[in-house]
Amino acid sequence: MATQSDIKLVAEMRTTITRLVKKLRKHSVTGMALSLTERSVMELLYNEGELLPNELAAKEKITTQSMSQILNHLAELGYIKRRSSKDDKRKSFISLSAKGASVVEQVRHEKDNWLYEAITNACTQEEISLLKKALVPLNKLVDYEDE
Amino acid sequence: MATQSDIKLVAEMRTTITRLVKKLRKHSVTGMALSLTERSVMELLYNEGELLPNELAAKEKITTQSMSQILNHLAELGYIKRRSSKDDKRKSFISLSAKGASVVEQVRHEKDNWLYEAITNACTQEEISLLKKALVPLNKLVDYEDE
DNA sequence: ACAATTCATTAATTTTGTAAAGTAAACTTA
DNA sequence: TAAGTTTACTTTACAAAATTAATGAATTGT
Repeated sequence: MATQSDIKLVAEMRTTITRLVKKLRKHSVTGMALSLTERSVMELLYNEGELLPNELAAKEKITTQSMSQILNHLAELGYIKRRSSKDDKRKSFISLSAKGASVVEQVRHEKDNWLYEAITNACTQEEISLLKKALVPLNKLVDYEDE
Repeated sequence: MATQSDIKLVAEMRTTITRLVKKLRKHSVTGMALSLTERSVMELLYNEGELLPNELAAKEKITTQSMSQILNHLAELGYIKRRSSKDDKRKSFISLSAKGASVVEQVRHEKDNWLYEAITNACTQEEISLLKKALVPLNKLVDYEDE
């Protein structure tokens, strides 16, 4: 049933996410000239190894056209490698270069990371573990109705 | 202390929020031609009554210049009223028009609301209450270091 | 009175994405 | 095997949503 409380949750969730992403973008300029999506793509490649532009776009919720541009940019910076498939030459597997991988590692341990500072300073230990748990339903929302 | 788990949380949180906001934007076209931020501004005005462009911008984490554009758009649509202050003529108090208020109410109860569908269909009852609780620390992040 | 500040707006630009069209490879089918 | 279709990705043109810079008008401090 549609409780009043659920309706309020929906409105608040939308507002909070909308505002939070602006905060993230604003504080994302940690030396490197990467957008939030580009940064997310790098981490995805770091974790998963080799992926197709296709698959990257689906995971990041952008079009393949946008992904193409992002990959061009990352290639210019020397952060990724393209390997075209032997059995299907239309496909080009994307993976991080050594340089790209080291950038991911470096950025991860960067101490002047706004989100890290915000989480550890503004939140209690209980709240931090709450955030951790909340990632599960949040990611369900990200993947909802993607068939 | 900086646990490995916290570092992972930070990376995942950034990625999840980045992806989720794209999902929200994509499914936001519910008849009305309002951006996520414009929608958020409307709800803010609905809840708080009268605010200055100044204050609205701070809450939404955008510049006053951006807010100015948003207010122009909302005024064109007839959703807001401007009342210039008696004691300080530079200030213009912003509030919802009757039309604007009814739009907020209407949108709230709209049934083809993607986020509502996603939350109620993809999440269990426990997860929904988890999301509700997680709003507190999430909003702490939104307001962190705003002096 | 006048310099500095504040509040809001307008204008130009940047960022980040989409949509449409293009290219080439790989299937399908007859 | 040749014609037509689909798939995978790229390029180009454009739109949305924000930023920075410049302007104007009202207020405050000295």
